[in-house]
Amino acid sequence: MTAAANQSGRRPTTSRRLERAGIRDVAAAAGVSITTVSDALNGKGRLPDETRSRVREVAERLGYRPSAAARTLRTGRSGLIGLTVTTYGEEPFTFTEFAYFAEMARAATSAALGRGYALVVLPASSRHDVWGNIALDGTVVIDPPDQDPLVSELYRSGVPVVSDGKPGNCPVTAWVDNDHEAAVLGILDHLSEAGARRIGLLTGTSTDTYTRLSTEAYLGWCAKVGQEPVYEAYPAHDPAAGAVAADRLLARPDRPDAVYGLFDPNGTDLLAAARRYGLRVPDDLLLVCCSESDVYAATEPPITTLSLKPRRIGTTVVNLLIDAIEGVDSGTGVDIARLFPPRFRTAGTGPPPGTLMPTELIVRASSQRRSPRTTVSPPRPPGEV
Amino acid sequence: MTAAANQSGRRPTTSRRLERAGIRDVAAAAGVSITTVSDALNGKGRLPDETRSRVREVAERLGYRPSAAARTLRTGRSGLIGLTVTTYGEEPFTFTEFAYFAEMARAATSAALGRGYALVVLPASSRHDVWGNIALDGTVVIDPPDQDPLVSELYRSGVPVVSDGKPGNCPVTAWVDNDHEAAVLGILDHLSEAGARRIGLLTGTSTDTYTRLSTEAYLGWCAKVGQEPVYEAYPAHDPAAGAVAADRLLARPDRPDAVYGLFDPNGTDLLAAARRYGLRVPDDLLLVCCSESDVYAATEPPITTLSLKPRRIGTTVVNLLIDAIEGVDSGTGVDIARLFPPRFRTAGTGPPPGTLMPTELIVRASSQRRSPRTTVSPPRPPGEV
DNA sequence: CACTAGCGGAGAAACGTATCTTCGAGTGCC
DNA sequence: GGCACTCGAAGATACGTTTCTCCGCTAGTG
Repeated sequence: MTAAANQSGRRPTTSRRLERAGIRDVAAAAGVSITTVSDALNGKGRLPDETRSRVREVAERLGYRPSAAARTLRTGRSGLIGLTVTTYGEEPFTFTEFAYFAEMARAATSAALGRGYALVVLPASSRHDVWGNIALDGTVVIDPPDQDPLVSELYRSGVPVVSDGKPGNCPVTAWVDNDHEAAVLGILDHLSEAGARRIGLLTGTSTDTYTRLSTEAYLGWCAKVGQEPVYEAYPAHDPAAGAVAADRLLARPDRPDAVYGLFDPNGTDLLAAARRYGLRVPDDLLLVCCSESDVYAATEPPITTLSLKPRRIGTTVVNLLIDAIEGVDSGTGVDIARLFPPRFRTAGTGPPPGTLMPTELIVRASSQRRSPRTTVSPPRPPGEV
Repeated sequence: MTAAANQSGRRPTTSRRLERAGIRDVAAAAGVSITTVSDALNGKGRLPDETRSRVREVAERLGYRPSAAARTLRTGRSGLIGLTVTTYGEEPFTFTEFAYFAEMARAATSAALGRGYALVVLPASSRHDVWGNIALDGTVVIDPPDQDPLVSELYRSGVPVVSDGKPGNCPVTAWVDNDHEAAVLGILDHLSEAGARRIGLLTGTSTDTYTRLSTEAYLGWCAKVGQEPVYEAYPAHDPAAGAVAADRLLARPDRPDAVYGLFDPNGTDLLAAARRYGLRVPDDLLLVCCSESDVYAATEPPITTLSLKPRRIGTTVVNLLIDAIEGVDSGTGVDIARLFPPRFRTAGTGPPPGTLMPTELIVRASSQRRSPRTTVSPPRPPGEV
């Protein structure tokens, strides 16, 4: 192969670098043009199979790997999806703090990979140093607070955004959430039927959708049935505060005879607090908490939990986002969709489309007065996927 | 501003697209050249502060965001680090399966973000569809199996690779691991001192470093002290198999009077199995397991755990990787380092540099015969960061 | 035989940035 | 007054693809 075989000849032959083979090298080695190589590898042009396979073979032999950066620059697609993860305080993230986020992120990653996308974990804080340096095709936002500036900016800059959790006051492409109101009402009814007279709530102080909707549903229910609300709120991200709040709740003069805890560790904390006060569960105190952890199947007694089905949510969020990404033909033309980001082609300025996913109440001994108390913990349920 | 102000004039004025402002638009609006804009924003050239601030102001006004793809193509750096996550079977990932991985990934993410990098979650399976489409500056590999083809290919293609877990037989830039042998020996000694006569092991069937080194250390210890090995192995990724294996171990005729379980759920499973066989812990059976979960502080009795300190590991792995990335000047020149990937500039072909991190044994009631048995679970330890 | 269709493929223009090189204008110095 | 030197900034090129446009050729068709 002579130096003249170097297609387009722009590269100076003097300092011919010994780096990774580019598409030009493949073209030269196969004796075809760059166009043909690109078409052959991407299955795009009209080429006889013989040329296709020959080019592919040469590319394989040279160990050719197309440059993702160049492809992204040219096509405008990176195959990357941002996963925004709430960051409490300084460094640490929710991400894996609660089983819900962990499962959700796992399902989202899996769904994205299945469709050829990869997830980039990014902090919800507006550190533009990192955000600005990454070409994202879209973003999944977990439970954005009201008026999230990050979401607003992303949306404004044309990046599709799908949120887990109904967004408070910021525009998104779409959102997915559980029907938190129905879930809470279902639990309260369940506890009432089990004989609860005064149901307490362990809730959080933050303004995310989950906490807000759940608390409002509880207060509404109290107003409806004429019960005085009995609740304690604490910063959910503080692992120590939960135990204190559980203790406070059971120490109140108007002590509830049933409690629903909104957060994962509440079951353990409430159980411990009940022991300290000599309360038997479920005889003196009915217990339910929202959790994805299966440790509550093995506690003494096993605790009834509400599962938000995070896997379903994560999968749905990602699929919705990728649908939006691939629906936008961000290629040629005037592309009005860039100025008025896609709302699934819904005309007008209606609210973004939302999807409500069902929850599941896993009833165990802690919320049943006349349950057959199983001293031996039941066999581990088959790991549902 | 006239159409002629369009610098370089390559863009056809007829279909002047209304898309995001590029560096050219900023240059035109500020009345300077592209070079000046680039230098002003990146703080690179020699410019008076007045020009700098003016350009920055114009860029801000136009909402200019540099294209990450173009920057990556030009500089060769994407700011992206791959996080390889083992995938058992089909879709699901370890990722968050065990608390160890979750904590490790969280710390790694945080450390990367702190240095201006973001993590991309990628499967360990060789699905090139995804891997090839992403420009990575480096990769973190969690516990690669022997002869991992993925690691080999990454390394060969010049991407720095740092592994969590000493790599069996594939070249990496660097690796970080716990001193598993010392940890296991420490536990066995600890159990011996507590009065154990026959110590059993609950181990895994996979070939990862952790399982292998730990099992070998156990067998070596048995040979040294003259105890017949008593162990059961099971596929660690199968949540149901652990309980069965725990049961098998305690059902053996040569039942051990102390057990160390290598995996997170083993403590719960062993405790349940012990109950089924009427064995009291720690009186009839001493128990230790490797876990990062603090649920073992609240079990009945609390269980002694070995912590691998995943946060430290994750932070170290990422810092090592970024050091390697930024140490390589993959810019101009012949760049021999591309052909012989960096080993921290260590001459010759010695083994890649490894770092051993200490573990921590958290001693609780389950491994102490004469412990003051605390019926009431102790207060939750302050969440160590 | 002339004309059209379709096939196989080449050329070159982007994509948007960073950076190397060059270049003019001012300034102090001998 | 010429010369070297620095400052400030512009020009041009390269990064490695994808893709739009176009061209030659062959075979079928009237």
